[in-house]
Amino acid sequence: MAAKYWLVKSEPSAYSIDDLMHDKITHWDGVRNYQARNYMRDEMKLGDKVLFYHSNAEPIAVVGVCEVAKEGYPDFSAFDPEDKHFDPKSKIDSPTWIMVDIKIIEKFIRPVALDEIKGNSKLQNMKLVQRGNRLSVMPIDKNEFNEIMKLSKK
DNA sequence: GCCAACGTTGGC
DNA sequence: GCCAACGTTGGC
Repeated sequence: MAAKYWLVKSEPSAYSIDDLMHDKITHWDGVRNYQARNYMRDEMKLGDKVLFYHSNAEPIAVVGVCEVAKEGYPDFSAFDPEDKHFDPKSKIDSPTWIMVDIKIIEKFIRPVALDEIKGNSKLQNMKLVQRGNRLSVMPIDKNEFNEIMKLSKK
């Protein structure tokens, strides 16, 4: 099956592209939304490319690209009562929440700002710019992925 | 800090 | 199963 392309959001105050540059690889834990969970559980495959987006940030922008390094497996942060994302409904033998691992490919020299995406006619169909969208993990088209990569090299 | 959008929860 | 209340997201 052809590789898919994704975009994940993070508030840099929680986890930034620089954190990922430092860690090289991380588990994308703490996602507590069923649709995003389903993407990670069912559709994100090893080697899929993932754009890394900073929300609630300055600038609000796509700031780098990563790839899936491990396919969906139980999000252990749901099992830990001390964890901010603890969910007592999620059991070890039937986990509610799933995460993937992503590893850094590159941090963009030139971030691609949300304003720029909104102003680009090729990127109007991205879920990112659609009204009211709150998904933290979303699929994107290959063409959209390529366009953003191109903009990051300008 | 505000608030619109939207997902989840819980009473009925 | 409906829906009001509530919490969260995230741009502005």
